[in-house]
Amino acid sequence: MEYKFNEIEKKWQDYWRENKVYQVSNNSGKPKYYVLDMFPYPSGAGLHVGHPLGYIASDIYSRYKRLKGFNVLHPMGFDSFGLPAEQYALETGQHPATTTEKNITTFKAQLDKIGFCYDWNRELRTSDPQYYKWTQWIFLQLYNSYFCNTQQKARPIADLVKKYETKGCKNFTADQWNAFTKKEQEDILMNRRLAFSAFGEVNWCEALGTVLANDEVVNGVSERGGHPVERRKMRQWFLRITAYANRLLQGLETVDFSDSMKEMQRNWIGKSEGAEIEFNIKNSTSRLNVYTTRPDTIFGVDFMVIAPEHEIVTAITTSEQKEEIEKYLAYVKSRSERERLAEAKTITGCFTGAYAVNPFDGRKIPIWIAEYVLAGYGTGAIMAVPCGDQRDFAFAKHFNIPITNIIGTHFTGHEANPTKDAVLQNSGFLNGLVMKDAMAVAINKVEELGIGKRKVNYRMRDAGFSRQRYWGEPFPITWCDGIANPLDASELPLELPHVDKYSPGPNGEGPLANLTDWINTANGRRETSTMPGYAGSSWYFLRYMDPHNDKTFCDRKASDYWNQVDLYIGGTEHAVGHLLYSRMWTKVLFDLGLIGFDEPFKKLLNQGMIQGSSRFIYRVAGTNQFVSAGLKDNYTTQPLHVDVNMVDGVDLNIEKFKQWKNAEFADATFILENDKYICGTEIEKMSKSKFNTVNPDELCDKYGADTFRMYEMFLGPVEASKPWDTKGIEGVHRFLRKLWRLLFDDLKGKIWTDAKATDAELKVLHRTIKKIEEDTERFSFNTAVSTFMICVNELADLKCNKKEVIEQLLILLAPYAPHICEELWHQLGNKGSVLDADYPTFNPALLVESTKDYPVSVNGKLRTNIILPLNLEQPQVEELVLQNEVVQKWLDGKPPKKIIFVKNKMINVVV
RNA sequence: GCCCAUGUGGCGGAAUUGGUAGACGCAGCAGACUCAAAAUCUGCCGUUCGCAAGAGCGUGAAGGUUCGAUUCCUUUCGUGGGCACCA
Repeated sequence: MEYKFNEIEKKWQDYWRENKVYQVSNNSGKPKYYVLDMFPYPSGAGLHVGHPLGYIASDIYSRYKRLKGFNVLHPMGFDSFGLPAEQYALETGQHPATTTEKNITTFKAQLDKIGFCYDWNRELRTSDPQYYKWTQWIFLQLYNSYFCNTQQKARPIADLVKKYETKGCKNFTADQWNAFTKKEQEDILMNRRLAFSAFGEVNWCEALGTVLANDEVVNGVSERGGHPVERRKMRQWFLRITAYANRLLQGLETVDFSDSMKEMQRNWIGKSEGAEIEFNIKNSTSRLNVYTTRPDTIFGVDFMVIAPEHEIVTAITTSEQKEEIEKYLAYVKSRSERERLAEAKTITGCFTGAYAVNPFDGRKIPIWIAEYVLAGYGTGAIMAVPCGDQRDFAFAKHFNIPITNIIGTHFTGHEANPTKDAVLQNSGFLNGLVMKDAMAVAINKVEELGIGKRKVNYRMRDAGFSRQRYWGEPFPITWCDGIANPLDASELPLELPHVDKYSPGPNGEGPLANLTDWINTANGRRETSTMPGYAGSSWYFLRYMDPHNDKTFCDRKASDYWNQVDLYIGGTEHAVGHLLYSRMWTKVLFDLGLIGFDEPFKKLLNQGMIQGSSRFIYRVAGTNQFVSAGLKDNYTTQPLHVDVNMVDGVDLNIEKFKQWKNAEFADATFILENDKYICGTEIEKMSKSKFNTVNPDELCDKYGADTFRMYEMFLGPVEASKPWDTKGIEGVHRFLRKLWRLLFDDLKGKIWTDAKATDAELKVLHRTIKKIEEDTERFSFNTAVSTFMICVNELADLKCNKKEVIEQLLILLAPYAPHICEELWHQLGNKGSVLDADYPTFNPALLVESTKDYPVSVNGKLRTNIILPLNLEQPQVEELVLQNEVVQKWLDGKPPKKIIFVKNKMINVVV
């Protein structure tokens, strides 16, 4: 009986589906465990071998946990709103809903082929109205909440209104509040809502009539068409994530993410401590407020730099400088934020003609504007200290601004020195203090004089939450006289209306603005922008817990039961965006009492990227002739990507190549080396356009899903990035066939027996149990696969065909290769899924050894091995070692200085 | 520029706490079985010297700590990724 993997895999996938083997209940006496993958965006290109890496890891772990007696939630869904579908619609006229549906069908079929244990009954799609109804609902919760600074948590905005009505606040009394117009009141509340509307800068492209993402802007022009792009203020929705900055920071202490992942989030949040200091401006009533982390350097300030967008600019610019400044402002407007921050080499700036006054020594400080200072960070103004900050130093040198030295010999005049350990000079009342200590002294003085205060600052900005696009969640908001009106929860979902064309609406609005019937309602004009991609993904892990509930987003009972995601697997590309947003949403829902935990993901495992190994051929310039890689240097050539699937290693299959792309290269000729065409190679991102993608379906057809799963794991540690190479897959396939042959012979059929296992066989088994359990627990799936190979090799060497042993092995292997294990499990006469078997228990007694083959080194160099009983103590060991012939040879008659003996490890003789 | 990760045979990788470097697999070589092939099995497989026994070298490089370093420390180079005039 042969190992017919295709039949077996189909059979068990059907069985699992029909018997609902992976359906999970919210009621169970077992402890729960929640394993989640970052759900995919269903792109038109389908799945390539890079996608399933994390899915296989999570699937193995889910099955393992189930075998270990847990009620495991392991769902899958689709992040199905997004730009590519809309872009595709723009090009082909096909509705995003149609193409998305089609793509999801393909994805699901591909996923099912690999044999994942998803509970598809809980599948969700962010673009499904039954799902985004609750995305909109949560948005309304955010809209109707504010961040209470006293309690450091979200509270209903109604609480704030009540306070204003009865007590007022430091800016107005209750009477004043009650006298405000509705619009005035709403404007004040908008400044506190967690989801709020305000003006924000966007990349505006006049020619395309639309807003562009940062990466759609290249060198100041649009990527599509090369049209000019400028910064423009537009009304946008935002999430007040900055209010949660500190809690997001503190929450990192309570979760199990890698240190580098936490570090990335900390850097993004960018907490800094310093001071805000106000400077008077000469001949002006305006004052300039700067934020600095180094108040100790206040006597070293030689100039100020403010953001070109700073509101004070026009007020302080002198008439002589007006023209210059306007020219510079026009230049800055043409620069995307990314460009403004990216080019460190070219220094630009412009003097306003105005001077600030140093409050301590009265010195005149010129005020400049420069693109590297952003309006959105701090106060949008900095005090520049060239002797201590390299960027300020470069700026001063470039514009010939004299530099004051406040750190004596620590400053060379050739570069800035950002030390905090220097003793201050030329620094008035701070003279003689070490900079570190001077900070507090300076801040205290500033506060005493009432010209500034201690300030904690965050680099993170509030998150832009609207997009001028079609394929996203509509906002449940209408506008009337400049006042936003939320829809009532009973009116949800506000369904995304059908459109016939996907081009932008007037005045930079999204496509929805074209639907006059839809936007005009009795309660005002509908919001025409839609929510960004991360809206639906910020809370999806909750919906899986209670996916069909039409009363609430997730019943509190369900979220109390499943609680946090125990293991979350996904790529590092979501390190800051998605993870921070979902952490924030979780905290808000927790604050409002809607769920019982405030961190969504207990443990995060980052899978590495599988890169593609591209193949190149070299066209001789201007011909249809291609030269083999080894000879290409003799010609002028252009490299051309060829499909990796037509290449065996680096050896091009010329016949296949000639038929490629509708026989585009049918007439090509070749310059070969040793009768072969050798391709060039390069490791790149796996992508369709580079022809280096490998389709998992084909590998599953050719070798089976079990082989494919194990090979992906065998490639290396899950967390590591590595290039894909199909070559080694044969080895894993051979392993599974070898396992099969322990029970079945191709000719004789069944060869397994009920005979009792020998000690040697049990030893092999229990060594494997121990190692597999350890490796699976620490997500070391690659070494687990090796362990299985070793085990089967050893059992084959022992000619062990015993049910007693192999049955246990099948349970261990089931998470990794579920189909073959299920088949063999039943062949051995068991009923029910192998996943419901009892996980083998490791028996240490079987592995106890009485002797050890010790490596013996002389002076740290390994010279021989000696087998010694394990119960020997140092003196006996020394005696036996010194008797050894090889050791005596290396001692060469000299007495040993010392003998190091580590029990059960090694022996080292020092001469 | 800053931060993080990483560097081990022809290749993917292993060595979990400082204790036999190269497990396991791929590729390669030699052989068995076969009319032949596939499949399977056996042996070899870091490098240099040597018939061999054995010896020298060897985890990017150079130092250091240690009886002992792929593992810890310092310096340095390469690669990958992330962030970026963030005050």
